Amino acid sequence: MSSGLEGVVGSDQLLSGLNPAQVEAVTAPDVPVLVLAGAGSGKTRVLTHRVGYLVATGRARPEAVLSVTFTNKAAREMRSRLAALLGGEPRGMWLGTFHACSARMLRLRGEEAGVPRDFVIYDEVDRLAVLKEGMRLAGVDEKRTSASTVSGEISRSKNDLVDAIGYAERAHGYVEGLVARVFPHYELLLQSNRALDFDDLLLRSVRLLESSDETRDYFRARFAHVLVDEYQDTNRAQYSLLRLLVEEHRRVTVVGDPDQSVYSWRGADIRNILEFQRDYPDALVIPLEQNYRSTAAILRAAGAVIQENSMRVEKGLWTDGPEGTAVTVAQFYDEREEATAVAREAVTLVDRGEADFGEIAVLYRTNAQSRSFEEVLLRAGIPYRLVGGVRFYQRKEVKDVLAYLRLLVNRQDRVAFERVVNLPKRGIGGQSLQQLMRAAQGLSVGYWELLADPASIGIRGQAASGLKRFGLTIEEVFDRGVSWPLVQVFDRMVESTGYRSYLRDGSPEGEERWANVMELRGLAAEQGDGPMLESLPAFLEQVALAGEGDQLEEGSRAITLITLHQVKGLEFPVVFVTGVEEGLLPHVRSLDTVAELEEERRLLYVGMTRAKRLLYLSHCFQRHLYGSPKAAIPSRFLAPLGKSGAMERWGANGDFPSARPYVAPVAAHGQPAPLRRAREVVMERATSPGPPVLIEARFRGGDRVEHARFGKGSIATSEMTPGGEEVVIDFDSSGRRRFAVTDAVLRKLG
DNA sequence: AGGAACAGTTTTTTT
DNA sequence: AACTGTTCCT
Repeated sequence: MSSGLEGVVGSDQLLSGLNPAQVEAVTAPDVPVLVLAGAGSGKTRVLTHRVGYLVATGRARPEAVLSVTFTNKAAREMRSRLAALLGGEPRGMWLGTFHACSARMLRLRGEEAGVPRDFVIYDEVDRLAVLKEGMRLAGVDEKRTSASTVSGEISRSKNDLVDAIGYAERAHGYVEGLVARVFPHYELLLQSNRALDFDDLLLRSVRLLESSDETRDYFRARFAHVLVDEYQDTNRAQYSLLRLLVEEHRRVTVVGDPDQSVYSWRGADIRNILEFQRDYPDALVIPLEQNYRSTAAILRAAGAVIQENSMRVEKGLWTDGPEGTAVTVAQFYDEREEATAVAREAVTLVDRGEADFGEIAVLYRTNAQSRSFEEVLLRAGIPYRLVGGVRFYQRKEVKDVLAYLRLLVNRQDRVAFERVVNLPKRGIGGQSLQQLMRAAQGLSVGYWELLADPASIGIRGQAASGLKRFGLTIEEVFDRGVSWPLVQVFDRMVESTGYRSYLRDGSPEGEERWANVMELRGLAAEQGDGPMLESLPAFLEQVALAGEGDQLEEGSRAITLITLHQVKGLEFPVVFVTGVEEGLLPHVRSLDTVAELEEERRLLYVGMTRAKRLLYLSHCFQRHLYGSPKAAIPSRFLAPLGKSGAMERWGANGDFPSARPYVAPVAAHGQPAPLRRAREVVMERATSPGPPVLIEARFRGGDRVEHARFGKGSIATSEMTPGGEEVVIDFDSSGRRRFAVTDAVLRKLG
C-alpha cells in the first residue's frame, strides 16, 4: 500500500488511523472518485487526508488543488487540518464554497464575460429591493405577486442556468408570465448597480468558462485536482461548473451522502450524486459505512427513520461502538414546556457531570422555534449561543454601515445609496429620490453625478442641500482615505456622515447597536493596514459571502441553538431534536410531493445522526403559530421508532421523569391519533400499572445552592405546588428571593 | 418631510 | 406576536 511513499515525510500520519475503505479513498488513483459517505463515517477526514496525500506524495502541487466545501467554516476547518497534516499552511490552494470560488474566478477573469471588475454582491435583502423596483418598472403589482415569490422563481431559474431570455421563452402560466416581464428589468438594474446576486456568481462563472476557450483552459490547467464536499447538495449551476473544470483531466473527487440531501429548495439536485457513475463510467465508487460518531441505539433509531424513504440507495451503516442509552421520545404541553424540559434536562446532565453545556445542541426546523428556548434559557441564566436567527450581517445597523462602505467602492450601488442617503435624516424623501433617478435616466448619466447640483434637475430646499452634502461627504471620505487602512476609513465614515451620533441616541438599544457596529469594525480591522482601496473590496466580499455557521466558534461552553439545516456537518454529544410534529417536520410547505416529504425525513435523519451519546426527540400537544395556539400532532416520522428500541418519556412540568418502550401514537387507519395534554397523560399514568410518576422536591431546607445569576445561597423553604416546586432562597449577597424551580437554574452544592 | 396610528400579513430551510 | 406597508395628520 505504501509503494512510492517511502521517504515522504508525513505520509504515515496521512494513512494511520484510517480504515481500509478510507485508505482506499485517500489513496485512489487519478480517476473520478465518488465517496458515498454515510453519516459520521469520517467524510471530512477522508477529504482532508486525500488532499494532504496528493500534496505530500507530490502528485499535486498545492496551487493546483481546488477544494470546494459547503460552508466557509468547513473550508477554514479543512485549511487548519491540512496545515496540521502537512506541517504548514498549503499555499496557493483554493479552498472555499462554490460561491466564494466563483467570485474569485470572476474577479480574476470576469471582465471577459462582461462582469465588471469592482462588482458588489447583493444578498437577499438587497436583491429584494432591486426586485421591487423592477416590479414597478414592469408594472407588476406587488400585492398580487410577492417580491419573494418572484425572487425565488428567478433564483431557481438562474440555478438551472436559464437567463431572462431563456425564461421568457419557456414561461407559461400566470406567475411565470409576470416573472418573465420582471426578470429583464431586474437584470438591467443589477447591471447598472454593478451588482451580482448569489446565483449570478455561479451562473456567470459557468458562462465565463463556456464562452472563452482560453480562460477555460487556464482554469483547467490551474486546477488539476478538484475535490467537492457535500456533493449531494450541488445544483445544476454548480454541477456544470464542476463539469467544465474537470471533464478533460477527470481528476475529480466528490464526497457526499444521498441520505443527507436537504437543499433541493435551493436548487440542489440529488441526481447529481446518484448519476455520478453515469457521468463518469470509469468512476471509482467507495462506500464508507462504518460510523464513528453515534452509539448503536442512536444509529438504529436514525436508520429506522430513513429506511422509510423510497428514493434511496441502501447503505449498511454500522458501528462497533457501545449500545448506549435508548433514544428518548417525549411529548410536552406546548413549546414553552418543551423548552423548559430541555433546559432542565440539560442542567441535570451537567449536574451529574454527564455533559457540559457546550456539548449540547437544540435542533429545530424553523428559526422561529428558537424563541421559546431563548426565553427560557435567558431567564434561567443558562449560557447559549444562537446560530442564525437575526443574523449579524443582516442587522440594520450593520447593513447601514456596510452600505456606506459599499458606496466608496461603487457609487452606482443604488440599493446602498437609497439605504443610507437619508440616514441620519437629511431631509431627503421619496419624492426627491424619484426625481433624482428619473433625471439620471433621462440624461443617461449616473445618478451620482447629479448630486453636485440638485437644483439643476429641479430639486430644491432641504432635499437639495441634503443630497449635495451627502455626495460631498462620501467623496471626501474617499479622497482623503484612499491610502488609509480600512479601520481608519471606517471610523471616519461613521463619524463624518453623522451615523455614529444618529445611532447612539442615548438609549440602551442605541448602545447595543453601536456595539454591533464596533464588532463590524473589529472585522474591518482584521483586514490589516494596507490601503483601503485594496482591503475594502476584499472585506465587502468576505462579508457578503459569510454564512451564519461561520460565527460558530469552537470550544464554547454554551448550549447551541441551531436549525436542522445549519447543523449539517456538525456533531454533539447530546442532541435534542424539537418540534417533531406534523406541519413542522414535515413542514406544511413540503407536503405536496413525495420528494419533498422524503427530504423532510432526511432532515430529521441529519438531526438524529448529529448525536454522539444522547438523543432526545420531542413534540408538543399545542404550539403557537403567529401568536395563536394551534393543536399539534406528532410527526409521522416517529412511527418506526418503536421498533428501534426508543423510549418514551412523558413530560410533566417540564421534566423527563419516567420511561417506557416507545409506541408511536398512530391510529389503526394510519392517521396520527389525536393527543391529550401531557398533564392529563401524567395523571392517567399514575393510576395505571407501571412505575409511578414521581414528582418530588429536589431541594430541602438548608441545602446549599448556586443560582446562575444570584450566586450562592441556602434554601429556606421548599414546597410542591400544582405548578411545580417552589423554593425560597437566602442568598449570601442579595438576601431572600422566591423562585419556581422550573424557571430558576439551581445547582446543588456539596 | 416626517411621524403616528392603523391595517394587514406572515416561504422554512441559506450560499 | 411581530413586522411591513399604508394612510393621514402635522
